Amino acid sequence: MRDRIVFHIDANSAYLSWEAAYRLSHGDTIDLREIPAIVGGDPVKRSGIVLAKSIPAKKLGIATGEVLWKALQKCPNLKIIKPNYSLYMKCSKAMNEIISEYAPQVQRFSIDESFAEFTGTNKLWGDPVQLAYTIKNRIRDELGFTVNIGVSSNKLLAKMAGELRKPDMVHTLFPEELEEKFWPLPIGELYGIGRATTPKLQRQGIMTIGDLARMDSEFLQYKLGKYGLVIWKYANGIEDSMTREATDGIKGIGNSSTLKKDLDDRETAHLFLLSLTEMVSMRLRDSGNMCGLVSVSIKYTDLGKVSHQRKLFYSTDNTNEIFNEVRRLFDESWNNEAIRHLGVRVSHLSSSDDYQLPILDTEKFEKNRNLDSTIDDLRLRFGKNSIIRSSFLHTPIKPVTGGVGEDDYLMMGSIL
DNA sequence: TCTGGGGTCCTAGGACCC
DNA sequence: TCTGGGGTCCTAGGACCC
Repeated sequence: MRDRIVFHIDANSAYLSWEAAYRLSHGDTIDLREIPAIVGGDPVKRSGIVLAKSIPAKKLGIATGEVLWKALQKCPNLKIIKPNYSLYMKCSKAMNEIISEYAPQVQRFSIDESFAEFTGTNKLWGDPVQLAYTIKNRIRDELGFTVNIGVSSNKLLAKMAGELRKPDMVHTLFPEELEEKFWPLPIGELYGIGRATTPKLQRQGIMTIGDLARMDSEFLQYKLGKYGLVIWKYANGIEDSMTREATDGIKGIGNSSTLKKDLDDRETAHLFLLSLTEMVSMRLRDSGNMCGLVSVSIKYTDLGKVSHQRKLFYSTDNTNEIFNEVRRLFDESWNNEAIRHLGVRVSHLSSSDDYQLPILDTEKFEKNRNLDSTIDDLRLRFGKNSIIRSSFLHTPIKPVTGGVGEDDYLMMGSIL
């Protein structure tokens, strides 16, 4: 018997599989998974990248994150599907409902990945690997898409196990299997090691996860700080974070968007920031939080980035107050060059139950709060464009920007 | 026609206080 | 009189994840 049993469940090519399953169940005869197909953005809006690809598309050299026109060069008759996030949220929910029938504790890690804790369920469900097959097959047969399930004694190893071979597979990666299954993998495949760290480690002669595992941990800590010790532990399969319910722990809320056209006048920038702020503050209120910090980010045409943030004197969830800060932050940081992308983000969240009236201007603040909640209600019931600020009339800027595609934004919280 | 959008965590340096 | 050292808070930016 093992101390701990954790599963990592990961939908294979999630967006594409979900589109395929949905379309087949609605009378389509072509399975998107069997032709060169991708789910991707809109090149006209300059947000055209590959979000998910079929295996035939992968075989033609198409990669996730690649710009659409490049993917089209590799495959001119590539089938391109626009993302439909509300469908994906439903699929994600259905997948997690099946998992929750078995697991006492489920942690949603992203829209298409979850951890499930099975520690102490041996009497109830028997052999964990058999159970993993049961769950995997039920998702496939009942929902029409496949998942990989990784089984191990902590979250890191369960996740790495799930990555081993895809699709539609169950893998274990227990500590006694590290040498055989884990250590031969290239260093860049380790969770936590990305584009910047891979070449750094390679220059030290660390090419595989095993090379990293065998390094002196103090040397790594000296070279890379705290992070050096973390990745050394990962390489040795050491990780002890708990599987926690995802309800708590949101740290910040932000929306950002690339503009259809580069922009160089302050007024339009302000308007765009207002439309982002509308979405961010609506999501903030929906989450039941107030924010104590506001930040603005600017990406210029040459892709140079700046960000500017400021702590507030008191927390707020009011659109106008947040926007006043956003506008100030923008004005302080903009260098008058052409802007490609703008972002608004709030953090230092605290529960709005603890809301306290400011000492001054009590009446004005109460009025603002009531106005916000009325607008939120209308937008939730009738769509986000049902009520808009007059400043957006006769402008090309959409009154509410951020979140998911052109559809009315569906609150994550009310769907997941 | 270069390179989306949503997050989290860590670090470094400056300000400020004692 | 020429300036130590620790602690904390704040901001900017980088790295990573999906």
